[in-house]
Amino acid sequence: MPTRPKYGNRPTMKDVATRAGVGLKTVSRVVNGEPGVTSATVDRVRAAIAELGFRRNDSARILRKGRTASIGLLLEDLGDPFYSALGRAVEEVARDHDSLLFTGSSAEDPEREEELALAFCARRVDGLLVIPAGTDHRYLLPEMRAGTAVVFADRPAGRVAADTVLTDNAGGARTGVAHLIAHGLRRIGFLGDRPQIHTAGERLRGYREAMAEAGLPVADRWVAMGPTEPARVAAALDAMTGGDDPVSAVFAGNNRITVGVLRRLADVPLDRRPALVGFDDLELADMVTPGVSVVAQDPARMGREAARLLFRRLDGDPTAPRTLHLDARLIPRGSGELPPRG
Amino acid sequence: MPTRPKYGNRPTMKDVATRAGVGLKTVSRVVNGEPGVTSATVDRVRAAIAELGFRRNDSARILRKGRTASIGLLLEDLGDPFYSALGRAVEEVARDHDSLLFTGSSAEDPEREEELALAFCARRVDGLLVIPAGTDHRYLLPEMRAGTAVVFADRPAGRVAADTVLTDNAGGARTGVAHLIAHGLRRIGFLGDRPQIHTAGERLRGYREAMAEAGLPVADRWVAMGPTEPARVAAALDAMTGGDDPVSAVFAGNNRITVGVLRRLADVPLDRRPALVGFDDLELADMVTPGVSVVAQDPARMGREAARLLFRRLDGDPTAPRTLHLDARLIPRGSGELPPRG
DNA sequence: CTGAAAGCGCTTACAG
DNA sequence: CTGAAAGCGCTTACAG
Repeated sequence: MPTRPKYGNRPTMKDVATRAGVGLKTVSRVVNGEPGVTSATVDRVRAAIAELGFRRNDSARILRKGRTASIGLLLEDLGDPFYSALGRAVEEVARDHDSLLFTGSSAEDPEREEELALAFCARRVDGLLVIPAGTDHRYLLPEMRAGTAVVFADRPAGRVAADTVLTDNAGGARTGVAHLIAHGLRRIGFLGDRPQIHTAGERLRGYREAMAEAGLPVADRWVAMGPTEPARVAAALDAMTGGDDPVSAVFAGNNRITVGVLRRLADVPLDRRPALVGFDDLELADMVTPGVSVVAQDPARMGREAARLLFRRLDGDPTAPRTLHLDARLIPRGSGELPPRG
Repeated sequence: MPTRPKYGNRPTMKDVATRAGVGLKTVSRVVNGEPGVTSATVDRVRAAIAELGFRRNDSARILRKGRTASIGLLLEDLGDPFYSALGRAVEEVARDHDSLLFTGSSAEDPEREEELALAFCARRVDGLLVIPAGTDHRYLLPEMRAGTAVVFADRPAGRVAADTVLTDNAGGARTGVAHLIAHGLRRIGFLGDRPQIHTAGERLRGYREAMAEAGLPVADRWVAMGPTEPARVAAALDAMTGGDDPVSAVFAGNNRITVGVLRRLADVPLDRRPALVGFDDLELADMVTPGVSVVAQDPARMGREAARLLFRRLDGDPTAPRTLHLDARLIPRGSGELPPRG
């Protein structure tokens, strides 16, 4: 007595073959649209398929064929608008390549990233698109050697050579800070994400470079790196806008932090607010008063380019790994053009 | 000469067995942590696994075991903040149940929904969580009979009995419109999504009910249903706020439409703007002037409840399909409390 | 044009 | 404690 698999009792090709009075291989031919079957036979098989409600088990097919026609997308947080826009773009490209998409959020936890990545590999995804949470991806080397294509996006791969798509984070921050400087602001603070996050460090670097280029000093208390929770951001903002050495402008290191700053400033009269430029765009940034000036990335483009690189590898591209740099674009809307206070 | 599968040449359990000088079944025992293997043997097998870089092929395992430990999530648009928040919650629940998540966007196209849903079924996902684009889901009946669990969210299933999680759309819209009425507004317009979308119809119904309850008339030109593109929304808004029978308040049927309305009103002086309440919350809704009053859904809760229902079915819950109704909550922020214009 | 046999990489059911 | 055989549902390689 054979065990019944747990998923009900689905008809198999064998059942269809029996019902149609043909061989198994003939059913396979019909299901896959292969030539060399009389139309009469095709009809009989099709009828049996319809009667039994047969649907080919792609898991079995995959086991035999090798390619799973699926890729895994590992991002930081599906719920973040930046990453969901990126994910949607990846999905479109996957669809163009008849591939399905596994999605998982690492929640900025390297262990969780590894766990998910290896789970995807165990499912034998053809490729992996990773927004890194960790900084050491050598755990992927055996998978890559075994043929799994891997592309990194948003942050660089750790100790592994692979295609990567990055925004020019330092350059973007430099542009944003230079914009503040051009508007007469000289005492500029930087509010960033945790320093171990690569993009946070790069943006901080861009900030320092812009300040240095303009010959402006940076006081220690003007730089605050840490979690993006509203309370932390508010406290850090208060610290650098208060005291006897207050900043008159702030560069916010990402969308979460910009939102935190905006909330904290909501009750502050316009003429007492620091100028503000944020990294990453926000949905209603142009509707707020004053409009929020930002350095915008293009998450959809990042997703699209990364996915294209991935499928190029799957198509057999043998060239050396490359890194694609995307520009960040300054969008002035008012908050970054406020005059310096007193 | 056997064909090499396309995914490189990964070591199999057989390779590990040969290397460790044990039987295949012993490797399987070690990999799965089954008892009854001497620790010496375990060590030998583990060493062979490490040397070969072996990772179990879960596709093969799945084929034998029946359950795939994966579910499919079909939503309208991964890039929409509402759905990505929902998706993230689904992901969390899936993770709690050691299940991986396939994601796909139907882009409001019933054919694409069906294509994706059936592709997921062909992969033998254990269950399907569907945000319907279409209105007839009988195509899923054979899959459901074969044991695939299906739960619908956000919109009802079409001609199929299944667990469903819905927001009380009519009630939410009624509350929002009643709020406008309570603030003295009587000429209230409704700007909705395309009428064939269930939630759009329900919200329109709630609007009409609130107006009727207050004994207020609804002119035909006060109701505009259609695509959420900014241009369409702007034109529809202009039409109902202009002419000789203009509205003094607008209820916006979803987040896309609210954004369209806000953009159109950006240049209009405050005292000449219609009052506004929108369905769905927006990230910076409280930062705009005036704050955007909304009727907010809880997408994360919707995702969580739907995913829980799904896994309850997978755990064998034999009860009849149920529908869960979630409340929508009014959040007054200013735009819905504007006084009626002259 | 059609089909029987072997095999994809695992697990199941047994036997020792 | 250990392993050989059969089987999951398909495709591949071959033979007729």
